Amino acid sequence: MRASQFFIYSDKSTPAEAEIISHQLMLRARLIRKVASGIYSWLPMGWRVVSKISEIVREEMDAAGGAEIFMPAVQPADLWQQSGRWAAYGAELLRFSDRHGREFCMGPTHEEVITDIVRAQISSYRQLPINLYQIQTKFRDEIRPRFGIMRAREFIMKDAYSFDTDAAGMANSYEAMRAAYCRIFDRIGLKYRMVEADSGAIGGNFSHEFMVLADSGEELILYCQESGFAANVEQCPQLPPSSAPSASAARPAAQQTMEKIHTPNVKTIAELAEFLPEALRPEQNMKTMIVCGDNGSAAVLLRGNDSLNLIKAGNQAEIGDNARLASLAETQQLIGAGFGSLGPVNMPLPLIADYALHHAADFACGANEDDYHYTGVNFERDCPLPRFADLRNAAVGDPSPCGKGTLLGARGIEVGHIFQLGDKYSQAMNAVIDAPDGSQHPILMGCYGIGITRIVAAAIEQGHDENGMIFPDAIAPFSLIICPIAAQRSPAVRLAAEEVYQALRAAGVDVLLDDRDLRPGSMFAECDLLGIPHRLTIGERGLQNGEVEYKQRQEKEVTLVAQTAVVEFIQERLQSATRPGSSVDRAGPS
RNA sequence: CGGGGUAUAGCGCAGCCUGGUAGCGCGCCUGCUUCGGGAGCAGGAGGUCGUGAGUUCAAUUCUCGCUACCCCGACCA
Repeated sequence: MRASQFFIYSDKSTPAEAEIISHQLMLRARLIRKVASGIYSWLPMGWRVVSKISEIVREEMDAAGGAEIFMPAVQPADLWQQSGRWAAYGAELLRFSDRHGREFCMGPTHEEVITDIVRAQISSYRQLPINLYQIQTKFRDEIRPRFGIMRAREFIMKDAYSFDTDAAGMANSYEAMRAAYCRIFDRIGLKYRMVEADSGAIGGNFSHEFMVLADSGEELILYCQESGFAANVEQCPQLPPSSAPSASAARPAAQQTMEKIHTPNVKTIAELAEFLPEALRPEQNMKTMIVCGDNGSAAVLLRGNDSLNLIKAGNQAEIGDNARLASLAETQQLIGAGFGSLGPVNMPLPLIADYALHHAADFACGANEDDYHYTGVNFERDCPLPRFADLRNAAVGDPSPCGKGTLLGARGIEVGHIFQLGDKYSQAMNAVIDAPDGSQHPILMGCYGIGITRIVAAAIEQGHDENGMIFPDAIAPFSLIICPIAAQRSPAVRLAAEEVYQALRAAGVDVLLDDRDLRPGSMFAECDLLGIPHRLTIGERGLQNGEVEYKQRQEKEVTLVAQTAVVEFIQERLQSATRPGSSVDRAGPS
C-alpha cells in the first residue's frame, strides 16, 4: 500500500471531547470519526486494525469447530417476546416500529435469533454438538456512552453459540471455547487475564471474562500469584471464617458496656471515626444497610471500611433477586431512622452479617435513632447473633479463596466473556431434541462473546507512549512502513525505496510506502502516532554505504541493514515479534 | 431521568459581559528557500457564527424555545 493512495491523516491537537488516551489517539490518528454520540465510522487505518482482529478470531473459531453465519442486526419483537426479554430488557434495547407498525429492535445480542435458527433445523442429539458464530454489529442504547470506542452504543462483536445434548457436552463445548479464547488473545499479543465472572443479565451459572490488563481499566481483578486464581471483584468469594487461617479463633469476650452517645450530623463512617475516640477506627465501626429484594428486606452488617456486594446480598434467602439498597424513605419507614444512624440493636429486620464481622466485639454502630450511635456493642449480649454470610466485595490483601495466598489487584478491560446458558433460551423458545434414551429435552446452550472493536481501544490503553499508539504486530494497521527521506530531490532514494517496497511486497510483508514526500519529522511523528511496529528509513546518507535504517517502534536506537539483505532481515524481525508467549500473562483457573 | 456546561473555518480556541455582519494557532492552496524527529518567509482560499422565533435602525453578541454534543449524578449510609 502506498500512503499517497491511502486515507492517512493525523492531527497534532487533541480533540476536547476525548477523555481517555485511546480515544484521543484514535481521533488524532483518524482511526475513527464520530457520527453521533456513541456511534462511530471506522476510517481505513482503523478498519485495518479491526479487520486483523476479526481475522484472527475467525481463524481460531473455525479451528475450534465453529461455523460462521451472519444474522440480522434488526430483530423482530416477536422473538424477544418468546424468550421473555422484550419485557425484561430495559431501555438499553433500542426499539422501533416499521411502516406497518410492527415492532423491532436493534440486536444487542443474538440468542433469540440463533435459537430460532437451531430449533428449526435440529431435532436429534445426532445433529449435535454444533457451534455457530458471527461477527456482527450490535447496538446497546447505553445511558451514557463515553470513552469513544470503549463504551460505544454501536460496536462490533463476535458472538458464538454452542448447542449440546447434555451437561457434559455443554462443558466440553465451553472448554473448547475457553481454549480458543486463550489462543485468540495469545495471537493478538495483549497482556490479559481470564477471570471468574458474574454471568449478569444473560443468565447461566458458569462464566469467565477475558480482561486486557491496563491501568485505566474499569474493572478490578483480584488474583492469587500462588495458585493462579483470578476473579472479577464482583464475583470474588471470600473464605468463611472457619477456613480462614487468620480468623479461626473464637470471638473475643466483651470488654466494654454498651453506651449510647449523641453524634449530631454524623452520617458516614469517616465522620464517625473522626468523632469517636482514637481506638475506634473505621474497621472497628459497623455499618448497617437495608437491602431489599424479591424475597424481602434485611439489615446487612459490614465492617466500616468494607463495601457491599449487591450480587452476594441477592444470594441471601432473606433478600432474593433484584437486590437493591432501600431508599431513604423506605429506611425511615422501616427503621424510624435515616442513613448513617442504623445498627443491629433493636433492628426489626433480619440481620445478616459479613464474615469479616464474625470476630467483632466492642464495636460502634448506629442506634436506629437519628444523631445517636452506640459504642461497646457485642453480639448476643446487645443484639441477636446474626447469620454470617459472604456479603462484602473482596479486596486486595484478603486471603485468596484458593487458600494458598493473598489477593493482588489489577485493572482490566473486559474484551471477552463466555457463559454456559443451559436451557434458559431453549426452554423458553422450545428448542428441544430427541435424546438417545428417547426422551425429549431442551438443547443446552453456551454463548461466547468477544468485543472486536473494544479490543482496538484496549490495545491502545495497554500500548502507548508520549508519541502515540504501540500496537502488537498482529493487529497493527501495517507491519512495516518505509520512510524515504527527501525522495523528491533524490532519484537514488526514490529508486531504493521503490525496490525495497516491491521486494517486501513480493515477500508477503504488510508494508506501507510513505510516498507523500513529507518532511522527515512529520513522517516519523506520524509513524509513531500510528504505532506501526517496524520502520525502514531510506536516505542518501545510508545509501552511500548501500544501507538502509531499521527501527522498531519502541526502541530508541536504529540498526543499519545492507540494502541487499533487507528482506531477509525484516522477515526475521517480523517472525521474532509474532512469536507468542513472551508478553502474555495468561494466569487463570484451569 | 436530575444537575452543570458547550455549539463561531477540517481540528483546537478567542470575540459576546459593553449589539455596528468575525479573529488566532494548527491544517489546507500557491511561490521561493529548506529537508534525518510535526521547517521558514511571502501570498491565498475557506465561516447562512447549531436552529427557530423575539427585542432592535442593526443580533455571532441580548431574551425565549428547540436540537445536538460533553461532563457530573442516579448503590456504600
